[in-house]
Amino acid sequence: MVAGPLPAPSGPGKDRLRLWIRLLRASRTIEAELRERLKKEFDTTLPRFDVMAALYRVPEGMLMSDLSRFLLVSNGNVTGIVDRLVSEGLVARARRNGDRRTSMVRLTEEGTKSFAIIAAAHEGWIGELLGKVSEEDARRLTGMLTSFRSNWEGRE
Amino acid sequence: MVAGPLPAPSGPGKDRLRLWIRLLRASRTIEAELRERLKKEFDTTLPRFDVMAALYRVPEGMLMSDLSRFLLVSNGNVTGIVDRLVSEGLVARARRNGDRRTSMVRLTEEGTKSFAIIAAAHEGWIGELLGKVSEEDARRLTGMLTSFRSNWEGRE
DNA sequence: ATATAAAACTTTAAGCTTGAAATATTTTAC
DNA sequence: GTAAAATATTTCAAGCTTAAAGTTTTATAT
Repeated sequence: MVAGPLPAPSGPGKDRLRLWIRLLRASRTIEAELRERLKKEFDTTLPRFDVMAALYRVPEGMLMSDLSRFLLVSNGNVTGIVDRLVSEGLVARARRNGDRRTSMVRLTEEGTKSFAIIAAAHEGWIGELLGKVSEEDARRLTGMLTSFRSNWEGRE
Repeated sequence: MVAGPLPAPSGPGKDRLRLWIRLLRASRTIEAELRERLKKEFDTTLPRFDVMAALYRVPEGMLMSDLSRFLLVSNGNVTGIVDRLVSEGLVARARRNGDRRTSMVRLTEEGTKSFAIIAAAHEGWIGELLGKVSEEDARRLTGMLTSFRSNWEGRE
């Protein structure tokens, strides 16, 4: 996946392969740095941050299945992360009256306060880590990635 | 991390934050698809593929520490993956005469053959998954990501 | 020479991740 | 009305991942 710079392959399809490798290395590098800072500064993890970020947008809460779909991870995965956040008092589960299979998950007051602080730091880090990307390039790159994404939505 | 499309934040630094979110979602989407195909078609995993891809470039082998540095993962992580590949006969460890702390890790003949087949399929998948990105955009995007990467190398 | 530090690697504990199986509930089809 | 299918979620086993601590070997400084 993170294949090599050495022989510099060429031929049809190689440009896209090279793009993929760069994309993956860039995101892994940034992810590793964020992970480390979240741990050091706030004693939390990237998956916890992701869940809280998703919930922060929607004060009334989300269903577990919406959460896992939004985060692009499996159902069982979210269960574990939410379990831990609940045990720390940052997130609450609420069974619904209507459909007793589902449970609404939302940030607690403490979780909301806590996330707001972390998110501010996070945004600063991204500004720092991507600082060398010009605003114009950032918008252009975002545009390309967005059109890529739209080709994918609703697949399978 | 994979934060939301809904309120569309604005302000200074938001362009870079949006870029990061798009970057992360794109790589996670592709990664998930590759993971699934590797499992279904070849009964293997992305981390195993990554390790084999790294070794494939260097027939004489790599040190464990070079491998983990190259793959951007921790030392202990590589130990486990290589252990499993060795037990499957795809990879071999060889203690060196000179420095007895190190061990040279390389693909076995079987591992080389096996990887060549998987890599061909993998390249086709990338072509398919990134098919909507024009060759020109691919090169431009790669260029941007490369310059970003060079800002990072040798950090910490 | 010998203590100290550095380097290469493995082990460990805790947490993340997936796909598949299990449970509980609701909806659909006769 | 009831059996079957669909939906929402959790549980489970296996594997991935990290940071920190531990082991062995080599290099450095006195």
